[in-house]
Amino acid sequence: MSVRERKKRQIEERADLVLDVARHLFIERGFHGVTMDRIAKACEYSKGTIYGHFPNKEEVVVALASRAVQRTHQLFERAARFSGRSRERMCALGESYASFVQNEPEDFRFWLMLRPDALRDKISSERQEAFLTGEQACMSIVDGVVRDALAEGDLVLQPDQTAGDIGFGLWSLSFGAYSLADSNDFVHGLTGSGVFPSVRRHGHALMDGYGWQPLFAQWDYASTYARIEAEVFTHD
Amino acid sequence: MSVRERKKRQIEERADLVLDVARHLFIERGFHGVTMDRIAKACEYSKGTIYGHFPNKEEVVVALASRAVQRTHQLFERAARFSGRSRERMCALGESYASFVQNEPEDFRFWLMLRPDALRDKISSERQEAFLTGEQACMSIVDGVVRDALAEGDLVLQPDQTAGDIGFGLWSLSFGAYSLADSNDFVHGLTGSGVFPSVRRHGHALMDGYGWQPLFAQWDYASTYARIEAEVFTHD
DNA sequence: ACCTGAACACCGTTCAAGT
DNA sequence: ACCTGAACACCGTTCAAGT
Repeated sequence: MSVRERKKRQIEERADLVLDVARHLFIERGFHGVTMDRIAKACEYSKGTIYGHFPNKEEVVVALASRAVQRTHQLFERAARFSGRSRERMCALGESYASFVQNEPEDFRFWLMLRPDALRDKISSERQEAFLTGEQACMSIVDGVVRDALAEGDLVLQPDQTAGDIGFGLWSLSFGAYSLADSNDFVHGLTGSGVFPSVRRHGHALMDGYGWQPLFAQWDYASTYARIEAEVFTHD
Repeated sequence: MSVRERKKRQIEERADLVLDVARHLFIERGFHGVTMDRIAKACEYSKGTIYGHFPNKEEVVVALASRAVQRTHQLFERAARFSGRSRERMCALGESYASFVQNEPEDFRFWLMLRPDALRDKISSERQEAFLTGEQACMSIVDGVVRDALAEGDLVLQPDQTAGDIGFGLWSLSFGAYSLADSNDFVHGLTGSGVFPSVRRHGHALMDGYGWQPLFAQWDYASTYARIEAEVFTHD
């Protein structure tokens, strides 16, 4: 069976090659500027081969978005291992998300490129699932930190509130801010000091609002951010 | 000139008719399920006539999104006249946004349908401007309430923070939450009690976090919401 | 068993001809 | 001056023929 396995691996590698090539083309020319023909040409494969991997153009985008989600998941896993109080770990997650958006903005954009109705209409349920479960995996890391906070007594839920709800709030805030900033240039003017410091501030205001200990004013978060920079973002 | 003016008005009315028809088609069949041909047929005009109004399909969507933005703007204008403390007026804005998303979800979806790169690539700058200035107009109402809060001493900015930044945070939170809820079904499970109560809670946590007076615990916001319901959403 | 690219079908878009 | 719809072009998708 080793021949068959090698073949299988080669095919998977080719799918990755197609994605790499497509990624560059989409970044250069946008969704409308890329044709399946052009992707095939740039890969030096025929259109039929491309269609063997991806039944349509939207699926190429979902696959790229799934990659972006997986990348975020990696970053989150590393950030969640940051040592410190629960709220510091949540800061580390926030910084990871921010660094992803800031350093790999094109990949974040694939996330935004997915038109909601495309998911419903054109995408095979397998690849759709891959994308959505990836998002859920990210959320469950966030959720884990919230649960730690509850367990450690740093956070107390309001009546009617679930643990997942706290994560949802922080996620909405970040995703909404980055998503708006991507399409509305005037946002940069609104924030004064830029979108990333703004999201940090709002994140802390939200956590303060829920009484997540230690409160912003009662802790040296500047040091926390310095530690995050050193421990999470510095590679050996 | 009255003949020319009548003609002009008729043409504008026809553009509105096209939008009404297109709106129904898009709601029924999604972006991909609608062709310019079908729009033309459904309007009982020729394709050429449709193209006279809208140079391409994306522009039809932007026009519908612009309508949605204008509708939001209307709701905001009414809500901003709500009498009470600055934070209560901000609640009224939040409720207006929520009621728009909840009661006219299809129109909110046109807002989400706009692929960021479509704006850049295919849309004439005039119609693009119409959409973006509409968004800005909504934001400037939010901004006005924030400035009132500052003027009335209910809110104090943090160092480095602008008035616009507060509005941006609340907007990001709401937009992000509604946008995520639209595409990710599992969000409804996370929030426990539903997206709208969740956004309300998070909005208050954010405002509490900034110390926007009166704090959630120090005021009877249940009455505020009852008043908003009665005064803002009940038409005579 | 896998790959190719010519051929097809479907729209978005235009414009010569009609009123 | 305005409207029409046949014609065009482009691209997403398929599949018979090739290796």
